[in-house]
Parts: sequence; C-alpha cells; structure tokens
Amino acid sequence: MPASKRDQLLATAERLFYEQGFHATGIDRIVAAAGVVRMTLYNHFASKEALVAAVLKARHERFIASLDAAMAVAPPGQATRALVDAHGRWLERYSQHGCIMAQAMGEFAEHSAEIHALATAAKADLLARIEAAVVRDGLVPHAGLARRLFMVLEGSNTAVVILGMQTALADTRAVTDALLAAARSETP
Amino acid sequence: MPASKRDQLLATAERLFYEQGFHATGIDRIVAAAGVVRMTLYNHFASKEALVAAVLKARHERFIASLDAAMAVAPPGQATRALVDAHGRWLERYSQHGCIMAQAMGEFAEHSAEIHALATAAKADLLARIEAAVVRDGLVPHAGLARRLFMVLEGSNTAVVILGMQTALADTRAVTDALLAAARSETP
DNA sequence: CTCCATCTAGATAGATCGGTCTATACAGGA
DNA sequence: TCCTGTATAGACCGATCTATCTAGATGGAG
Repeated sequence: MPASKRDQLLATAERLFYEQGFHATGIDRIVAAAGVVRMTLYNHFASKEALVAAVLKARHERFIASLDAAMAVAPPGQATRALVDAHGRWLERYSQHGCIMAQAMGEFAEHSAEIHALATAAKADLLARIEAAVVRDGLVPHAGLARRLFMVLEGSNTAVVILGMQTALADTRAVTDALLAAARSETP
Repeated sequence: MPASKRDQLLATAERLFYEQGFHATGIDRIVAAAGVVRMTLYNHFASKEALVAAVLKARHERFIASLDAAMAVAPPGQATRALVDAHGRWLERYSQHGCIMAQAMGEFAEHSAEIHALATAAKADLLARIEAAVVRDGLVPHAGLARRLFMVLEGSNTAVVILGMQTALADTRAVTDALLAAARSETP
C-alpha cells in the first residue's frame, strides 16, 4: 500500500521544515518535492499554519511513542536510564541538526500562538515523561531531579551540532548517570 | 551623543529578529521601527544577510565580553562558577525566549553558510571560554568536564522557556555545582 | 561658502509569498 | 451505470519580499 498523498505531504514538509526552517520553506517547494499539486495540499490542510501544526503533532507523537516503548521494556529501577537512552537514539536517527520544536517556538512566537503552544506542550510532555520515569524508579523524593535531567537532554540537542553526535551522547550519558547516582545514593 | 543610524538599525533589527525570527522579519518593518528610510539600511549594510551577520556578531561580542568581565574578577578557583553565573545573568537580561544563535543556525543552515558558520562559531567560543575557566581552576585533568558544562548551559537556554527563569537558573546552578564538586573531589 | 557624506522621499523592479478558482481526469463503490 | 471523492493542470489574485534608482534635503568640516 503506497503512502497516501497526505502522508507524502507530511513527510516531505517535515523534512523541508527541518532542513530549511519554516518560513524559509514555501508551499511551492513542498508540493514540488512531494510530487503533488498545489490544490492537493489545500485539500488536506486548511493553510500552511495547519500543515506546520500537523507536522509537529505527528512528529511529537512518534517521539513520545518511542520514549514510551523504551520505558515499557525497561528493567525495574532503569526506567529513567532507558528514557535517556531512547532520547539519544532519537537524536541519532531524526534530530542531528537541532530540535525542530525549539525552532518552531522561535519562528512562531509572535506569529502563531497555536504553533508556539504546540511546541511548548511538546517540551512539557518530555518533562512529564521524565518525571514519570523518576517516580517509577523510586527517586521521587529528590526534588528537581526530573527538571535537571530535562535540562541536560535539552542541552544535548545543541551539543550534537557542536560536539558531534557520539561525543554529545557520551557526555549526556555521563551527566545523567552522575545525577542518577547522586540521587540513588541519597535515597532512603 | 545620540546613537548613530547604524546603531539604531542594529539594535532594532536584533530585537525584531529575536522576537519574530529572521525570515519572518522584513526589511520594511526594521526600517520603520528604527525610524529610518530603506536606503539608509542599504547604505550601511550590503544586504539583509549582511545585516543579520552584523547583528549576530555584535551580540556575540557583547556576550563574550560579559563572560570575560566576570571571569576577570573571579577569586582563585572560582572562574568556572563565575562564568556559569555570568551566563545566567545574560539569560535574565537578554535571552528569555531561547538562544538567538541556535535560532539562526536553524533558519540559515541551508540558506547562508556564512551565518550558519557564524552562529556555530559563537557556540564554539562559549565552549572555549568554559575550557579556559576549567583550566584556570585547575580542573584540567577531568576530560570532558568543559563539554558537559557546555551542554548544561545550552540546556538552560530552553529550560528558561519551559520551567521559568528562576527555576531554570537554580537547576543550572545545582547541576553545574554537582559537576564541579565531583571534579574537585577527584582532583589529585 | 563650498564640498562631501549622509539621510529622506518615493517610485520602481522582479520574484515569491500564501491562497483561491475552474475545468478536467479518473478510479472505486453503491 | 452513475456518483462521489480525490487528484491534476494551470491561471489568477493581492500582498509582500529584497533590492535598486533618482532627486532633493541637510548638516558638519575644510
């Protein structure tokens, strides 16, 4: 079963938005790269803004699903570590040039409240997943641990571009391991 | 002495680029907000791309100068900590909605090699300053410490938007203090 | 006073933008 | 067979984009 035109548009738009930015990517280039015609896009999406929102929503759902899948098979006490590793695998496969949600937040901050809120909610979702993992690992009494892990994972988004993928992932693991070890050693 | 037209343009463009993004900010809006005419802009800058480059260059020089000033007055052994604090003050004053360099990297990755290189170099400059501070504090044998501190500071850029300024700064300090304490305790 | 650099004012260029419209083709299901 | 939904092709719209041009105003330095 070949991908529907709508899926082709979503995949192509996601790639172009990520590689070239949102405002710098015109409708014409998207439909040309997707091999469809202009009206096909507007038949599936009300506007460019709606297309951007759909792209971000779909990408975020895939991201969250990969985190949840990793946590679901994590051994007891290893949920947080499994989540950090899953985040690293996501960077390796889909996010080598920075975070598309952060990019969207910047480009639409004063241009589309809906998209800005969507991207912000995606970040908040990641934080919530980290909090859930910390709770599952019994590390809940350590206030702020989830927030600090979140900050490190956010930093790794930029670090991969400057330090290179392998170095950034190794450093991410080192910092998160240190935070987790400290929290565990203080757990009653 | 009132600011020159060129300085007015730089300041106005920096504000609009930061608030609305680079591609979403047109020349007309910049000159109107700066209270000058379009030819004045093209008299001082060869193109919009040159204006963007000048804005980023000026902002980065101010950033680096504030880091160097903080390090210059830091007590012995406190250079790294002073640098982290200076970074936090910069976020509080000038960077409450994310990092403009990261935004520029995304918007110009496939659109202007010069600007992308400029933004990347700015990040590398921050990393170099952290390395210098670590060396000054005698923590050089700890491989990767500077990179890990860099990653945390990058993460705080996004964290301020999601967690709020005060929480993000407190968490940044907590993580960096932990990394520094661990490094110091292992220093021969 | 004169000269020169700067700034203003506004017209203009060509390209591209997001979005709409009509007419046509085609395939699958009732 | 006919109907409906989807896709194609391409013209078209007004707005906006970056950039250039000319002509005149202004003001400080020599």
